Amino acid sequence: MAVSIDKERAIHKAAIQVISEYGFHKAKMAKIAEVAGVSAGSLYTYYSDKDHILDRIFEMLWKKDWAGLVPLSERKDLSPQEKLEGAIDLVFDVLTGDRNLIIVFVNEFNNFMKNKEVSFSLYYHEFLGAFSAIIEEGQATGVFNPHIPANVTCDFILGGIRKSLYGQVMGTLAVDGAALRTHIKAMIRRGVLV
Amino acid sequence: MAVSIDKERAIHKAAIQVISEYGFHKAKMAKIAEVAGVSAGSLYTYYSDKDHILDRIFEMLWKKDWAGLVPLSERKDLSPQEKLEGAIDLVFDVLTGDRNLIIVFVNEFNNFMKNKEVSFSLYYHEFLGAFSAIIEEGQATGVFNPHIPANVTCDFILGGIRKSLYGQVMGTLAVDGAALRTHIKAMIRRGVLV
DNA sequence: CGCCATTTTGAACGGTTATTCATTCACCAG
DNA sequence: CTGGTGAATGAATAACCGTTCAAAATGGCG
Repeated sequence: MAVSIDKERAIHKAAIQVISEYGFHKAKMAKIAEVAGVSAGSLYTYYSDKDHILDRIFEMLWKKDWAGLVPLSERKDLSPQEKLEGAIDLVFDVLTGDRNLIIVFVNEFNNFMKNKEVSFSLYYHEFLGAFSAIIEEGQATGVFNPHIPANVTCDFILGGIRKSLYGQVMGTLAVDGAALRTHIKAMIRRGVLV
Repeated sequence: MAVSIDKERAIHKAAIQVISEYGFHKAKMAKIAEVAGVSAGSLYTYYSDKDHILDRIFEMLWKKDWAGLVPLSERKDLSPQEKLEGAIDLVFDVLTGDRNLIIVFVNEFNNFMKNKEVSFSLYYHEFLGAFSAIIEEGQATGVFNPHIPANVTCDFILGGIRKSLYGQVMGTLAVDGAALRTHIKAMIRRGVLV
């Protein structure tokens, strides 16, 4: 009897759903198993423990879904503005596919990184580095405001996107994903002033 | 023997410290008691349970510290730009006073609001309403971009501030609080483009 | 068809920790 | 000084839930 990749994916998906509903701490292994359609014991065939499940969820995001930012940042055929727009699209594309994933990411990511070794650390920092590099390139070529440190610009943009996306999935914004994306891009480019 | 307001404050402060270090779930009541200089049992003289401690921390923020936004938003002697700047200052002033409070707020607030009645719900929504009102006033008077829904602008700004402040206290930004505030204000007004 | 390796199962286990409460202690009014 | 009220203590409790593991099920292979 061989391990089943389908079962692993079912657990992965069930975990995202259950964690998004209850939060990581209150998400019970038994519930994840139930939603995935396996027994509680089977979780441990595919994951070593509860932390491992969440680690994999984030690893998939950073290592697979968002790793595309590094090559994007290095392209010679795009302007910094185009790269920045591409970066925003990348963030949106990955997250807008799964409402539950947004909730898990927003609520659990910071806490999960706290006082712990995580498997995706390298990819996470590469992503941040690539984002910063785009901003710095834009500053060097005179299209982005050079007075704001690139790090600060990055954090502000990513934090703004994160919270807006969360508001959108929680239903407090009354806009759809596509409209939100357009608004956010406008806000990032030009700010609030007309 | 009367209850001691000093002891309650000591517990409040200790809880912020311990929760910021370990996260709410891993913050032990025994540790909070130890840091506060009281016994574990005494926590229950001042708070009904663990949730109650965190509820009070957030209640203080929204009911006391940030309630000032409502009168600010209603002032007739300030322009929308001045009000927006005042709002940003208010957020910064409250949070920059306590590094641990920033960490608790960023990491625990969303999760704590999930599937639960909280005591500060009213003040929280009044704050958001006042922030939106400032944006809407600016849109009505033609100084703020009217194409972006005020809600979206609010969430984006607050999310951006939150993540930047967190980056600053975590030491990933290499700017001090005052410089960060200036940069954030510039970013909000004009965006990344020069 | 049977054998064996591997997975699946779920009841039982055990570690953790929020909470309780009998007892002790501190304060103050009379 | 003293008695009574109510806070402080911290060891004991009890519930919760992640994890284990012995037994059963599965499925591929010779």
